[in-house]
Amino acid sequence: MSPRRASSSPGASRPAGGRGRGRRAAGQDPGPELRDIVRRGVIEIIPEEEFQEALQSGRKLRLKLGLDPSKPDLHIGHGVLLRKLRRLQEMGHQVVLIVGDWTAQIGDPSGQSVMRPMLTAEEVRANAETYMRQFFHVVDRKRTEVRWQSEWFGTFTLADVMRLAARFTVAQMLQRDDFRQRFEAHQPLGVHELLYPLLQAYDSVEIKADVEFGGSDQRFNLLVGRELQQAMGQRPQVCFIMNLLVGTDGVQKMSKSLGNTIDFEDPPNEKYGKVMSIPDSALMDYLELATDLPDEELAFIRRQLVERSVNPMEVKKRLAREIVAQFHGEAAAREAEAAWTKVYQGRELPEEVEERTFTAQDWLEIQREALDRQRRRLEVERPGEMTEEEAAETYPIEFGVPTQGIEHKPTLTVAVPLLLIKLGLATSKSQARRLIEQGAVEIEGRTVTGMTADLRAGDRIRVGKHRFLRIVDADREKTS
RNA sequence: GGAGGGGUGGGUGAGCGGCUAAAACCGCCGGUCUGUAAAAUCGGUGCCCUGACGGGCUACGCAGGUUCGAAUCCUGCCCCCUCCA
Repeated sequence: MSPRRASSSPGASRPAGGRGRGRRAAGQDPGPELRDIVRRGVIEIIPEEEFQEALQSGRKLRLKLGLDPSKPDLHIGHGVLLRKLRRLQEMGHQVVLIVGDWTAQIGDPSGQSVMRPMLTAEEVRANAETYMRQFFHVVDRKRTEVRWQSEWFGTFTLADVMRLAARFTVAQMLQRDDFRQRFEAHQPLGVHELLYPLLQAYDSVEIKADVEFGGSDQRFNLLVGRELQQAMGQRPQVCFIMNLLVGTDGVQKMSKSLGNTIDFEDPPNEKYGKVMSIPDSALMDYLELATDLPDEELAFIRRQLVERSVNPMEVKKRLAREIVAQFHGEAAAREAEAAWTKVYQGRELPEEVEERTFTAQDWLEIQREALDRQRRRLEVERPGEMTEEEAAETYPIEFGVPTQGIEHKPTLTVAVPLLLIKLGLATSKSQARRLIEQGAVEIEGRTVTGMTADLRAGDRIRVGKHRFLRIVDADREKTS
């Protein structure tokens, strides 16, 4: 089908997309556009009629999204929400981003079964910076108001807290699933944690939110906000609850702590590869939530998959292209696809590999380790009988002048375990050794069979299926 | 304040004087096969030395102690949970 333009091109303020989006003024009949907004990826809008009315009232709605800067990176799971906000912005509405700097220091346990650690103010601030930079890859900065929780909680007094807390009962708080489960399972549940939904709710009051967005794990918190606004004489917000995208494991929700994310800032090739690694069972979810392919097309693809008239791999490639293009453009998507195909289907070494610079010192160390090893061996086999020639052979380097040896011997014998550690491809020599024993390590396509191997600057190292690095020489880089 | 239960490797959870670097399951990492993924299958999964055989060092909340020997017994401390008040 027609490869649509990336729908959320980063940065660029984009006028209406190809389908007349954004031109429909609020107040007109709900066309397919609106249906898409209230259906696609949406679990529930509470109450939906109120949302429809609000959209059609012509009012500029204040759309709240709170992000907890407890983890620095946004991933495409967040992207689902952000793209929805973007659509609504294009209809003229206002996004209010709440930086949860205060609650981040409490540690929201949503969906977790244990307490999260509290963060320091500095950590939170640093994370928030990163967050915002990534946030505006998708959401239009010009129609976004950024508010920090500390603006209002910074001056909160104990009396304010008590007043706020007094509006709710413990029983009410225990309606939240994860709270109740932990409570009933007799797992620790901090009193401060019970306050979290209240604080989040108070944000809504403070900024007079019309709609608050969140994943399904946020349902309770959003509802508390609605209640609190009402109790304080405000028009209660609509709760806009979206599906959570599953992670690359295809089972659990996408989440940093589960290590199954596709991050905004993953480079194109990595994004592409991660998408290709999701299980087929998650394909439709991704297409629906993480792309803007029109519904008709989704239906078509779904049918093809069911009928097995298409190889899921091809669909997945399409998905991977879409996702990469959203962040890096069509060209990057095509390149990523070419690279992936070559490496994983053609089983070739990739041309472009992340590079790691080795200093003369690094070279020396991995070489020396190999030579020491050799020498020890000789001594064990023929104690005290090493010839001068052999001795020279095993110590060809002037240790004081490390580069000398390298220049004279472009191909070096090096200790692979240490090499892998230096490259970050293994965390210990034991681990490195195991990888080698299991035949998981290759240098320029040659499987490493021993603990030492020949290496030269510019070689590509592969560990397992997915990890590649190229070694470049620091000195050479400087001179050339 | 009182009574009782418990803290083991990434997780769940066995072990309760030597056979335990610590079962089992999950997770994770590799190999093979599928030339997407999954599934299947085989192997690995504290650190250090070794091509290998093997050897050494740390480890069962913390600190001491009893023993030839302790995750396992004793003492103190810290933390968690339950019930009662």
